[in-house]
Amino acid sequence: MDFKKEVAGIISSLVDMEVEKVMELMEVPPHANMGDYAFPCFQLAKVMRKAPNMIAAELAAKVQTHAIIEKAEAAGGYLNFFLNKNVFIGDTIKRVLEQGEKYGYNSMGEGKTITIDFSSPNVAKPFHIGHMSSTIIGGSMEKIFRHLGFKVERINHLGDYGTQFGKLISAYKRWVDHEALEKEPINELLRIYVKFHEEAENNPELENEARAYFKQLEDGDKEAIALWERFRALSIKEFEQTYKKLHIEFDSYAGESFYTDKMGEIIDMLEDKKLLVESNGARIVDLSEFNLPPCLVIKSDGTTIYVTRDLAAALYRKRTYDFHKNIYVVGTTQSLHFSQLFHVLKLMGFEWAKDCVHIGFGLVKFPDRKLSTRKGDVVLLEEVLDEAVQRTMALIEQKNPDLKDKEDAAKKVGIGAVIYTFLKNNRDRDIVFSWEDTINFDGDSGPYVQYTYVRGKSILRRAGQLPETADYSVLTSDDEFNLIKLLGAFGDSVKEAAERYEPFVVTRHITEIAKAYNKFYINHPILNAEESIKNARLHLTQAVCNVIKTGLKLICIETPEYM
RNA sequence: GCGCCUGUAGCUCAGUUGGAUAGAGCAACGGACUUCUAAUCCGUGUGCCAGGGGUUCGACUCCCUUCAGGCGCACCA
Repeated sequence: MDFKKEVAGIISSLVDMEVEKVMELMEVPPHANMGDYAFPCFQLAKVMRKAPNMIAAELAAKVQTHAIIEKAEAAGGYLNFFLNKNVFIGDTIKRVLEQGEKYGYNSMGEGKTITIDFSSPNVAKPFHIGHMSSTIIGGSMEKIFRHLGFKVERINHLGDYGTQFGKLISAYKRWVDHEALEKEPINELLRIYVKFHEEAENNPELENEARAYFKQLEDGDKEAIALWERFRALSIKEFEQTYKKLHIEFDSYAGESFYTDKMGEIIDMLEDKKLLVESNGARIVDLSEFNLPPCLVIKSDGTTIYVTRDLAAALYRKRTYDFHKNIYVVGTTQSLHFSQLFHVLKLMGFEWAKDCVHIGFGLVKFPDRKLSTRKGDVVLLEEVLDEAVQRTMALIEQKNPDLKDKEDAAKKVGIGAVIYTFLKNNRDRDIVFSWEDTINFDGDSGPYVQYTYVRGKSILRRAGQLPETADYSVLTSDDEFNLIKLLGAFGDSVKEAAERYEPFVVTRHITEIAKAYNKFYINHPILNAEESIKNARLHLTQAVCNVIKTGLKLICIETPEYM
């Protein structure tokens, strides 16, 4: 039963307002003692030309006793509803247990496909901490959409094309160490790439050589292509090791190179629509009507640019997947680029341009280190993950030295802690990465949530078989009711996360659940409680574990069984 | 110069179509383990919500403006 909807139905029958509209207005009061749902009467006041508190009072008097409502009372301009706790508790626990990992599902996405372009590292460049945001926000959004019934196409738009490959071929021929390339491909490719830039400062001829190699690559020279393919394959192999740790998968690795033969059509379309304008030797689309700088589509030397490829990619995705939404998870530094891209699509007459979405995020900053590839001074994601696991291992030795599979727990907890720090706040903010905060497992943290699950599971193991039935009417404490309310609202948070493209809504919600369970846990015995209470609390514990596990999965964090 | 983002407690941050006394975590201090994993729980307090105007019955929220920081502003991606 959807309690919110039921209450909305009651309100709707009393006032002249659609149930949907009532649902939108309804809130959860700031304090539990004010009720479980609140309906603000301020909007009605305008229509009815009556004071909000009068309306609330009149409505409160009209609300009749109802199976799911204990009472309704007016408080200022609010009409507050108190649910019949018994009915609500029983229904919610039952629903969670029945639906299992499907709990929180919503049919909003049925029959719709979302394409999501995320992670998208550059071939032959290290996968550094800056790539974490796109990878993990995209990975999480993908799982959230899927939970809501959408079909999702996960696209890794690799940076596998461009003049840097000319440089790389040049550098490869001059300085590569084949042994090192086998062992640590990206490391070696980075080394020679950095060396290229150092040498090029004193030897401008290198730049020309690189351009020549890139031309060969474009012209289909066999040797050049073979090298490029090797760089690409070696890179993907390394990336996949990292993705495996983060539980991220892709349906497509169609990167920039995939669209090189699909740009001609785009340019023809732009020509047909007379959108291309000559400017300083280059060809641009004028976007001044949108108050945007012009979008350069063809360079003065006649070659294409990334926007050209992105245009081709968007059209390809529409044709191939017929997306409901076409999402790009890329840093906010690229806001202008995407704004231009979407506006050009609009000018081209594609009505689906409105379905293209840029999900931006802030920069990852280190207090003292820089993140420039050219200087070779990067913080590798692998290093961060490994260090987190190591630090977690040390903590396990200290807290739970008898743990059986320490490595497994250390991996799940350590990596979970890193992911959590990336998904706990608003995307727009820059992340200042500090080990101190990431490895602090007290309070709001991945390990805090995981630990709650582990404690719950520990109890369930000790209890043995979960009793088939339980009488939930014995769950009468505030701690229990508050906890169950949070379980009941889980689906709303998943939906909100999807609508706002903000995984942190889920992160915060499951943290709230963990907090509420820990409070319940410390105040109420489970295994030692009287039989009927014990059974009901075991069911509740199982329900909490289910929801936490589902929630963590949605933010790409694994749940250990022991820690 | 123009555009976008950010500015809330000592620190890191929630606070979403304007609404109830502006909330969490960390840090600090004090308490709770013969009892289900103390990676837990309980208690103690601090805010000219960056400043100034405006709209409104009501503004952290909307508008204008100033300041501070970040990121962009065509032949890299």
